[in-house]
Amino acid sequence: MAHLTAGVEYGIHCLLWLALERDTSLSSRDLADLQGVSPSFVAKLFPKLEKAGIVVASNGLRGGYRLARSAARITLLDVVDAIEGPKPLFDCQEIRGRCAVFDGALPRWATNGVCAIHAAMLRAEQAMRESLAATTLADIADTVGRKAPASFSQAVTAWVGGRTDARSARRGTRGRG
Amino acid sequence: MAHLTAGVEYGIHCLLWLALERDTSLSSRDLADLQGVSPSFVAKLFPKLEKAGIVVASNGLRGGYRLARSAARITLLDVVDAIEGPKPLFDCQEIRGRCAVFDGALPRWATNGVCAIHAAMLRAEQAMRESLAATTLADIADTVGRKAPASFSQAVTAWVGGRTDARSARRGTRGRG
DNA sequence: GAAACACAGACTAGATCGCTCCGCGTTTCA
DNA sequence: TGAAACGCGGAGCGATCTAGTCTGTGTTTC
Repeated sequence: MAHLTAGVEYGIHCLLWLALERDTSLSSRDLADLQGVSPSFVAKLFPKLEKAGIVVASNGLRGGYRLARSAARITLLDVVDAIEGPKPLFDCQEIRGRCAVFDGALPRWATNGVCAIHAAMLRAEQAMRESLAATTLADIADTVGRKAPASFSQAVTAWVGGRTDARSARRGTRGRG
Repeated sequence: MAHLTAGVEYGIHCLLWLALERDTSLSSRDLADLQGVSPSFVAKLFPKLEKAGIVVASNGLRGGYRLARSAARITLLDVVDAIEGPKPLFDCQEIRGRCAVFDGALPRWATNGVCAIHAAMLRAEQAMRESLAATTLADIADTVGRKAPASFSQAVTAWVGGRTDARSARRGTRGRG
């Protein structure tokens, strides 16, 4: 299992759709169906993004989520931290303090400061975090935008609109039937 | 669970002892007991380090492991790769290809090249790997060496020697008894 | 008042991790 | 010569985590 989980992947994909449709609130179910992933799983993701201040939620019928700020000001690190929570790359078990040579009388120098191995792992983690912080949702949206034809954005808007219409139609049918 | 597992931590700690005692073959049991960790678990680590060419093994009584090359030429990345194997930071599920708007007719542009999210994650992983590759076992040994008193190295050698003696004594006792 | 939302919590199947145990072949040495 | 200490491989086991489901509560719209 990878360190950066499927939740992060789904979250970023969803946020890209929100960046594309900034004028509309999209429900977690719409976002899931649009991408062919589990609606109930996506529904568990968004409260985390909301608590992190990445999206804002609106309740009730026609409710859903919007980006809380521009995509250029949301980094991948923001999303990873929101969904994964504090999840260190390396979990130091302070093995240096268990050395049998010390035989119970642990000298101060042995546990003074950060374990050198731990320190190296923290540097590696920091390098990873800085790389994630250097990429924003807007960067990724631009990359995708350069590949997609102009008609794609319209097709997405139409799909979202079609969903709302379909729901209204169902309501109307049942109301009349 | 952290991405870099306990196996990596144990492995690096063990290799540091091998770097300190380059003239002696140390068994996996000695290394484990010296550090107060599970002998059977450490024993599962070393065949991986041996296959990766980091240590050389010698069989039979008085056998054990030595570093295959100088500690200055063994990086943390070498050890991580040896023990973890290929373990990506992020596992791309190609969600971009599932978009409901495509409705089965997946356009070529949609899956052309590497997924932009995946690419960003690969950059982050690469940053982490470069950081790990920049630290050698000798770097860490130096850090520890500056903290430890001169007597420590001798104490370790004595501990290792004491182990061998104790085994001989046991053999002698049982042979005579 | 029903439907579609958000949100929280309990729950489950499956994978992985840390670790143990066993058996086999090799080497040493009394 | 045979027992003990090695390395090595595979089976297995409990704990934890992930991905995903389900149920229930409260809110808003129509």
